[in-house]
Amino acid sequence: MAGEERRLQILRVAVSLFSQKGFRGTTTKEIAHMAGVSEAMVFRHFANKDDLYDAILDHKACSGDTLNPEQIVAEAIAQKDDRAVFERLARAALDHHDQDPEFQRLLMYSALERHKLAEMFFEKFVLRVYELLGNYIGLRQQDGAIRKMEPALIVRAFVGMVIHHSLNNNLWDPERRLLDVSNEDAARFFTDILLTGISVARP
Amino acid sequence: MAGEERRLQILRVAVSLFSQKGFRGTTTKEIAHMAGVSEAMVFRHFANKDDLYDAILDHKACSGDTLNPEQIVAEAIAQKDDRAVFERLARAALDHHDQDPEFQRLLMYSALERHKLAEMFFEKFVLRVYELLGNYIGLRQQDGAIRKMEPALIVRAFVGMVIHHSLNNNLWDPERRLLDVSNEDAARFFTDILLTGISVARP
DNA sequence: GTCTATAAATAGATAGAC
DNA sequence: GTCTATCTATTTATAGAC
Repeated sequence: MAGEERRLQILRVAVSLFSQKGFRGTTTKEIAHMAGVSEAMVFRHFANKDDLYDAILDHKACSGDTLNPEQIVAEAIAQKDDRAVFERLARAALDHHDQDPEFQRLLMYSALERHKLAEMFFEKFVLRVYELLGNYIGLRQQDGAIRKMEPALIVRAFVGMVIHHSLNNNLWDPERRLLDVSNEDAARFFTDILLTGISVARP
Repeated sequence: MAGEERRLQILRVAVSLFSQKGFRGTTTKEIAHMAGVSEAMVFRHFANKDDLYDAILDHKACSGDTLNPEQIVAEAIAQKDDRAVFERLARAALDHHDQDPEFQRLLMYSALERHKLAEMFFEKFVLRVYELLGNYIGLRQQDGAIRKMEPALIVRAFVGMVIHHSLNNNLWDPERRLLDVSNEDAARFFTDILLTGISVARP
């Protein structure tokens, strides 16, 4: 197998194992075995085990498989369609995590293990969502459409519903003992709760 | 030091280290060192490293430092004081995690590492909260006070806001870069959003 | 109850042949 | 590019003295 190809393959195996058992819970031997190569091959492509984790960060940071929040809600924001802004973001997040549950586990591990992957995600994604939604909410408050409340707290409430739901689905309760609902329904429901909760004009 | 006393001390050190670095990330040597004893002492009190983790489970299961949801909301439920039901539960959860942030980390690690501590917590606490609040919501729906919606989804939304908030405070964003708000205010805010969002009678 | 010493297994990492 | 063999440090766990 060619150099770059093999490197990427090993990296993917590492992502999978780190997401299942964490960085410290995964051995280089396991990675090698699962990739169908010897340990020496792993260390040929990556200087050491830490470098493997860092390479995951670089790969995730560069590759386009991270959600782009601005893009998802741009149209809805332009039209001041509150429902669409929140519902689309929720739907995108839930679908994304369902489709790539590994990443959510990897992210949780990296936060607990204090790896800079979590920090990167926080900077490159979480902060942006808070800014994006926070600004939009501020705007709608000036319009008189949303009650005067701390925008960041509104974002926290909404993100909380959505992320906690997907964390339940993928980590705590994959058998859906507590609750089994489609992403479409969940996104609509959370949006409904939030908008009714923060709206000025109520029926 | 007497047997039981030492045992408990080692256990507490283990909780602290496991919560910081996870089970696999913690060595028995570290535990011994932090407890100020030799490794042999650790293995005198606990058959092996796994047994140490299991002992934490037993200790947490028996000790009274787990939140008792029924007790917290009993009075408010009897009085059908919706606001108090949710606000008190939120406040108790937020305060509890602030006061014992170790436990939240330990729990997250145990969920990722698929240790039965997480399962126990799910059974003994999460299921009970869903049942307790779900039943109450069903009752209030019959009263015509709450809109007809899936109760479990309402609980999910509320628990999501609260847990995600404390997870942010203690794990993701301890410096409160995104949001700095007292537990009292947060609990009131989340309750307000929820109740306004699900209420039939609106001002 | 506590320690030192040590065994046995596993971890990360390298050397050198092909 | 790939492997086998190997090195060294660490990790879990035990033995036996005090």
